[in-house]
Amino acid sequence: MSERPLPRAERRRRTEGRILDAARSLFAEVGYERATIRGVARAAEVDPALVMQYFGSKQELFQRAVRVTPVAAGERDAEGVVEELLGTLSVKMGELPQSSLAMMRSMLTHPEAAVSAREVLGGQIDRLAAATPGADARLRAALMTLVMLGVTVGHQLLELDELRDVPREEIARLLRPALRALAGQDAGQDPGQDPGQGSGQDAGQDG
Amino acid sequence: MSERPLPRAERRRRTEGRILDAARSLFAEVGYERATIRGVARAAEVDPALVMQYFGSKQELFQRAVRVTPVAAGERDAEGVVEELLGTLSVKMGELPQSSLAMMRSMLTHPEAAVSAREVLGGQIDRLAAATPGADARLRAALMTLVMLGVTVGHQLLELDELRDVPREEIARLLRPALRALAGQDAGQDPGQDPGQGSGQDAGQDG
DNA sequence: CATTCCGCTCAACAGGCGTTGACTCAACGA
DNA sequence: TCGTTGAGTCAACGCCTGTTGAGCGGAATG
Repeated sequence: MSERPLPRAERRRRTEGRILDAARSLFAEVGYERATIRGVARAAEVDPALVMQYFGSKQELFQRAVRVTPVAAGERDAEGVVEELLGTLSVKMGELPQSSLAMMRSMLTHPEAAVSAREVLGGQIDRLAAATPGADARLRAALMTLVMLGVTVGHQLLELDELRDVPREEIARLLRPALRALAGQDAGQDPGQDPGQGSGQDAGQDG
Repeated sequence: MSERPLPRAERRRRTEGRILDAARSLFAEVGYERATIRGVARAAEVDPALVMQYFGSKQELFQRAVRVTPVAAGERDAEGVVEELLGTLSVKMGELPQSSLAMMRSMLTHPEAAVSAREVLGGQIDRLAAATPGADARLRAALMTLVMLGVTVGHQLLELDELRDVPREEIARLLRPALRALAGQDAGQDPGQDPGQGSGQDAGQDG
């Protein structure tokens, strides 16, 4: 029955982790302003002063909590880009990491979160634009990103009834043509011609 | 140059209007939590206590400030619906009313704003669904609404560089095929080929 | 005129916030 | 075994917040 006490370093690591987890949850649930140091400390079963001691300030705690490792992947053609986006959706619909939810929840009201959001979205737009053909690739990539943002906000944060209990494959199925319309180089031209999803572009591969 | 003093009723009306305008601006700029009664009062050049006296509480001030008159219009076919949405975009891109921006800015962090947002979006989804053909009209209408929400958030609130200085007609032009893909009854089907797992339960969606 | 009404201000309250410095005590290194 | 280190607590500070009640002064009313 003898419980050997944890080594100090390990104990510290665990406590810090607990605080970070609690912070992520709280930030994701109520956003930056409504989440309090005391609330995080209570959830982590720790004294508020310890949170300060470890992270310095609420602002730094937030930055540590929402820090996200950028995805390195990169599809080469428009088709792959759309599927990658929809795949992101699948992940998003299930259990989008708390850190991302925390950032999204706060991005409209907390300036620092807005900066983070612009960086993350900008990065995604970069990757999308690189794989999107056409002259206005960057604008189209931004719109695709915002489409996903809107759906995620509506589903995960606003929790609209219309999306509750809808399987992600269904959402992906409905979104796919819309995203293709934004990704394809014929976007903005009137329909009546089938782009053909088989092998994609034969020319026009500018970066 | 004799300045006749304003009648009491008129004076009251103007002051109340000034407070409401200031509240709308501040809520739209920084959201519910960061906007303070004192801040609103300062912007309206009025004592904070007067704001309380006129509106009772910060919460009621917010509700009065974001109260929006629902649009009565209603297009009958999918084409018209898309154009109506894009028209909304044109308005949005220019000078979306401060009240709407205030609601959007706060909807992710302020519970009451979230309720308002769900009501407004739900209303729009209703109107869209009524004019959208197909079984899953309501879901598709929700996605169309969220597409617009995402674009508006990215442009008006996040102020992404990629959308800055882009004329609204350009955005509408790029968005049109995407929205049509969501509105059309053939949405979600693969042109020329059937993936096989597509149409599972497309009957009996409630309305 | 006198009196009531009311738009408006002033000063203050209570409570919650982020943050701090002094403190306790168990794990550590010599 | 000792002093040192550092994880964790405690009580408090100053500030800002929403909110309140008393009060001032000019318009309304007779």
